[in-house]
Amino acid sequence: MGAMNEKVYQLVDENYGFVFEPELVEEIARIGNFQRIKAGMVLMDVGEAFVGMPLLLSGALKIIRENHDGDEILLYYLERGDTCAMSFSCCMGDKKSKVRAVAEEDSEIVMIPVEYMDQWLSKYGSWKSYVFESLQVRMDEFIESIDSIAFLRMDERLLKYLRDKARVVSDPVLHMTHQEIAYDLNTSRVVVSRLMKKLENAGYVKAGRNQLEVLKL
DNA sequence: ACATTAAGTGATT
DNA sequence: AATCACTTAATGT
Repeated sequence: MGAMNEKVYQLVDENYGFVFEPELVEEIARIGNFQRIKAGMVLMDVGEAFVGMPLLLSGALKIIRENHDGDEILLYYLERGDTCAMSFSCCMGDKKSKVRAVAEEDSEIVMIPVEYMDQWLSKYGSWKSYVFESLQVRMDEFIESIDSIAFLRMDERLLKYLRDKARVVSDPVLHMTHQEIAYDLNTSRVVVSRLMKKLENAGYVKAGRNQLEVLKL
């Protein structure tokens, strides 16, 4: 095993060693496609065919839904140990992605080719459990996203967004503009600015230009 | 000093 | 909550 594979093996073992049996960890490290993704890079875009299933080793990806008019809205984040359930259903059905995946920060993933995703289901019990559990967790995330969009007022959505964001980058200080936040929430910058002012007055955040700190996590 | 970009605000729908 | 129109503030050249 080369130096590169050894490193990938360690990463996989660190993040998935407690979920997968040793043989599977070894196989993932051997056949998986290790990739480093720079922050902001688009890993998958709407309409693209899936090549495999990404397992997050470090960093975070944000999953965005985009409609035909180019309006977009943040669905949820993928963090280490997570995988994209969407990719599973899509790969199995040979469908195209309905979402966009963008690296929220510098991330490392290992991509599992389609062929293996299928054959491992019968070969490894831990793989099967993991896939089904991921599907379930992601389904819960979906419901949460829908609740957030449908039932929460914009100010609550904003606060939830800021807290989620602070969590995935593991830093209460966020470097972003009101406009960028507005894109993720599919609202206008003016609305974000107004609500941000309210949150600031209520002591939830401390805001500055291009920067804000989430105070009550 | 000037241009550009981010953020704040009143008024209207 | 969205949009417009405008102001103010911060930052880059």
